[in-house]
Amino acid sequence: MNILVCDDDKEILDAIKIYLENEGYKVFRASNGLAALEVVEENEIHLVIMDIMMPQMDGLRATMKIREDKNIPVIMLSAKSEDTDKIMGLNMGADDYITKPFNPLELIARVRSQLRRYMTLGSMETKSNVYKTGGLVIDDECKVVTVDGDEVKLTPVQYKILKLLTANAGRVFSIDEIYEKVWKEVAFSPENTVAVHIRKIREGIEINPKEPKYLKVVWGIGYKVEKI
Amino acid sequence: MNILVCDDDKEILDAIKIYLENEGYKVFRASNGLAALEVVEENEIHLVIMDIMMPQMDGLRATMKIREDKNIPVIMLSAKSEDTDKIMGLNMGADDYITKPFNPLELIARVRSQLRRYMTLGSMETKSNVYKTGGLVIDDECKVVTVDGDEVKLTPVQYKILKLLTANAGRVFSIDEIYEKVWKEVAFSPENTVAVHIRKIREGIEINPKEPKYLKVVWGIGYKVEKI
DNA sequence: CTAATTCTTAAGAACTTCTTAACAATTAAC
DNA sequence: GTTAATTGTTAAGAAGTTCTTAAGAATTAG
Repeated sequence: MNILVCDDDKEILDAIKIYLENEGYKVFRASNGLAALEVVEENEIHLVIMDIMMPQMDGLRATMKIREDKNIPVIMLSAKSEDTDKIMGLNMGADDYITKPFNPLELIARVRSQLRRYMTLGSMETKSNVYKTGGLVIDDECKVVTVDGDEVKLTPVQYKILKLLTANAGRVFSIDEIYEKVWKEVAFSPENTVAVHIRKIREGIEINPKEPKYLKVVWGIGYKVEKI
Repeated sequence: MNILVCDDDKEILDAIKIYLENEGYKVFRASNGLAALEVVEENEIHLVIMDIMMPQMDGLRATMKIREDKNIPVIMLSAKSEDTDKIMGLNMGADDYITKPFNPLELIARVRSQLRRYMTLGSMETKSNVYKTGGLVIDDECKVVTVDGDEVKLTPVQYKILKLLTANAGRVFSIDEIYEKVWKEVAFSPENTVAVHIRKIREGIEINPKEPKYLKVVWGIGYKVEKI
């Protein structure tokens, strides 16, 4: 499996190369978007890891260019300071993204996950990012949530929380875990933020928020979306 | 969970040790990078907290060395004066970093977060987190207990006790042992707390709590869950 | 058989976690 | 720059859990 890593910081490039090679991947390097396009053109690349901020051609444009004629999974890299929402919005064609400083284990896991997905898809198919449990359906491509066919309007944060829980229906997430996954930073003071969003989500998706059918509390542990 | 703390300042070392031990972690210490490598080599370390500026071998090199053959999360420590951006860039392999002076709560939160990430990434496709004995099944991911297929509602403490006993079905645990493992602190005065919880658990999982099928007493020694 | 020990059980006080609403701060849209 | 929408904070009350106490039952040892 050949992976192209594209970043203008040589140290990061080297670090990622080491991690990936440890896992048995062959690693190609490029230090800007233009160089990346060349490498993709001339080699059989199976996955690209791409920084956003780079000289000459940034990662977003490069990703779009690559996507014009190849169907290769792309994982975006970005500093935490850059607004992740914006990245997600802009992120035309990226399959996943990771914020710096990143956890090498997470990088490996996401690489594996993307490769696995593309293998089974046999390429070219459109991926169906739809999560379902009972009458609750989340279409992640359209960013639309429906309950028994009726569309529910959720705000971005609400949407992310519900998607996390629904994509992993049955699994319980602690409040800290939810906070980390959605806000991408560590929570260390007891705040009520997540609880309030949970309440708002229930208002949207539950017929009777006091007796939730989908979004349930697991006392003393956290919240989960029931697997139905 | 074993944590290695590596810093040349003995006061910081001691302080961190105390915080971590309060949370139930076992703490190893090292005062420079070389010593750290030895400790990692000779013990099963699950996470490393590493200062950057140290004599003999600095934290960055030590982190890279550790990462060459082990997949252990590393949290970097650094004085605020050192440019954090540079650290982020350099941060070859560190999973997270904290600046001195640090907030103990933040330290704990980040440690927990890394261990959690590491666990879920590591177990992504390997262990299943399900414990079974006879008709008793504990799904630790969903925090759900079932007996012959029927869900049983348990409180967090009850759940933790039952999980401890079921994960080690057949083994007998003394009341003090159960107390220490679940509450993560030592028990001195003979209290009745555990016994009361045992009773409640039996009420939940046993058809007839007076003649328990799973959660049995071993007279004069403690309790166990029968291995079936 | 009796006493000592250990285990079981119940009830309620003390405590923690969750829900909810109202308001403040921030961000996006016009 | 004003307005609207979203997000975050606070605080009070509701709901649920844990711990303590105490009394009774079962088991062991002398």
